[in-house]
Amino acid sequence: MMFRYPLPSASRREKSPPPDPADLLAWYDLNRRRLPWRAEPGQAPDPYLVWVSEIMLQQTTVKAVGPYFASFLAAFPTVEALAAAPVEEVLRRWAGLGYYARARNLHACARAVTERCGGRFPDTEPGLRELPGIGPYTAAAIAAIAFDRPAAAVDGNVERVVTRLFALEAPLPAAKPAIRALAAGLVPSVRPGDFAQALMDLGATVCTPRAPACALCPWLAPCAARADGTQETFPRKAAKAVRPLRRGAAFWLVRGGAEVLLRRRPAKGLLGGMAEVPGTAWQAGFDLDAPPPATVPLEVRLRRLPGVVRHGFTHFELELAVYAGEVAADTPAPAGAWWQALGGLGQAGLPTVMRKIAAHAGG
DNA sequence: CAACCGTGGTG
DNA sequence: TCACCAAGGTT
Repeated sequence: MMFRYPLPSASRREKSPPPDPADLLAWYDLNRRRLPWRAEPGQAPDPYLVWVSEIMLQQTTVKAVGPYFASFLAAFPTVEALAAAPVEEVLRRWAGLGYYARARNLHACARAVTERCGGRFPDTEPGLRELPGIGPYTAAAIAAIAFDRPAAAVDGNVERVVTRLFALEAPLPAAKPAIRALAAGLVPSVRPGDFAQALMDLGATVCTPRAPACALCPWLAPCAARADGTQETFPRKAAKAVRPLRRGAAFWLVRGGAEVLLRRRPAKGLLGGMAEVPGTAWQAGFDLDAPPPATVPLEVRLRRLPGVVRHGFTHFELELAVYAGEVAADTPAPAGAWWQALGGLGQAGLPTVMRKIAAHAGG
């Protein structure tokens, strides 16, 4: 299957013949990855599995998603089951995977699909785009993969492949519209769903960020960056800002030697809706060695544990001093908090920074 | 448009 | 070690 391109000059065409989607599809047929959410050749994909996997895979590696996907599907085998669950249960299953707005939006999306769409996902990009948590990339990916629509699903892999293929000098993120247009021009009318997955597999396994395996690439001949030997310099990007440092204190409050005090964070913002141990705000000017602030929700003598807990978030670094205290077994939990059995802490759904605090305190 | 939003792996 | 990165979306 050949495709037309807008008037390449004769000399340019000799250097770089246009990329042929058929070459990529032939490579895909021999080299496709087998993934738990991906249909086998000839099998119909399940839109629910495609959707859950696409949300989990946002800014997250296939390896990290694997166990979460299995656990999630066991707990919520259908979109109706997910919609019927309380959001706290969904967040608990998501704990440790990060970007928790994805889990809140996933739950809201399940309810929208169940209540507004009769339990069936829209099969077009515009229809999918209206649902919470589904942006331009994910709408195109679901339309292509689950419904075999000729949509251009442009993720980080595709941005890298396309900018190398055309040696696109414009830096991200300003170059996104140009990349999208170039990618859309590649999408074939036959097997568009396989093409979308092939492009991502190529980026993930051959056209990698560092040391791409150009010798194995089905688009070696048409790649403009490879012709120049500059493939590793694409995509061009603006330098990222340094992450500032914030500090705070966390309180590890144990009742009767068997339970620890937890509370739930506000529904939106950082770690929104997740469980946490009580603590101070995280601020740039916080003094780790100052006496603990009077924000402890109980009357208890606190002792500073040696060392600090460090954790990196997307846009700041965090250092926490941990203070431990013990109260009597009949002490009631303050409003909005609860006593969590230390033996069941692993199932409590703590985000990673809170797991680090627990480990630091010996919990 | 730019800031915000997690985490684990990697060279 | 540490900067960069991974199937982005929302505000």
